[in-house]
Amino acid sequence: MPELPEVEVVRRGLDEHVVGHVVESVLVKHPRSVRRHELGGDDLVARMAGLRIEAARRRGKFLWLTFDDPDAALVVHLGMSGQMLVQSAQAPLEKHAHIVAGLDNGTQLRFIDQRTFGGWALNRLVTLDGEELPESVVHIARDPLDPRFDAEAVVARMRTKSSEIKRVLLDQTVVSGVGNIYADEALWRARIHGERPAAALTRPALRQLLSEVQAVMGAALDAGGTSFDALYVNVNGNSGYFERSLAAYGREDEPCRRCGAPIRREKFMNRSSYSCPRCQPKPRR
DNA sequence: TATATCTCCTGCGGGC
DNA sequence: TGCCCGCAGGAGATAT
Repeated sequence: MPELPEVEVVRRGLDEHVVGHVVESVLVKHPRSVRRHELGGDDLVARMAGLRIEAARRRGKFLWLTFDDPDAALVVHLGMSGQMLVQSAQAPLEKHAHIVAGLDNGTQLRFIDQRTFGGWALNRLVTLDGEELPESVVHIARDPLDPRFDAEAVVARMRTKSSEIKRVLLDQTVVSGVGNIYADEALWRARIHGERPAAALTRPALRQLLSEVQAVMGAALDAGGTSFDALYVNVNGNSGYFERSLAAYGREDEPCRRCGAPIRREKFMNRSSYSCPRCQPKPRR
């Protein structure tokens, strides 16, 4: 399940393998994968042909390619199961390859997405806070690996929120790039239960939590991302190995790496949350 | 306006 | 063997 470290691994791969090349053709095989492109798949296909890829950029879990056309950027979201693979044009097409872009060096950039939560869309670039962003990304906050990430401003914003802290961590307009896995890992490291109201946490506790978010994402990035199955791979089709280092997520009933208590799983926001019952006591109601 | 919940989707595993 | 159901979860839409 791609979160910020996994998306950054993909961005680096695109930077290495597709930047500088010209898109010669695009084939959309599944219309749902271009549903966020307002003018439809045919328009995306027509506009992308002939564009030279100039850079691969990212904010949070949103990735985009810029071109020699300053008005266009290809925004890519991997959703839950999206992959961007660079393959030889002769390689057999993957079962869930929903978009295929042929490049001028004989390779193909393929968007593969089993659960179709992700997709491609062409966007106009706009300038915000001195930075060029695709229109659909302007509402996304800076992520913790952004050199201009302002932790104090995020702490202040979090303290205005009456919601539970995990819900706030997952709010991409407050801090971007955090998904269910790294939220659970950072909360475990900071010894905070996800149901505690954000506004009730002290500034030092929130600073510590953001610092843990940065640490766990940095470690995951060094390991090439987290992978639980074949759904997450980088542009070469290789999986990351960070799952071996996870302390909470997916470890129900296994001993806490700190105190030995069995990790508990709880339902939260229609998904699962993992935490240590001893290190992360639930807030009193 | 802020917050909470629902919906989209597919493949897998468990239960019957 | 085949069917049904729950689960996984990011983000936009909708409800409160």
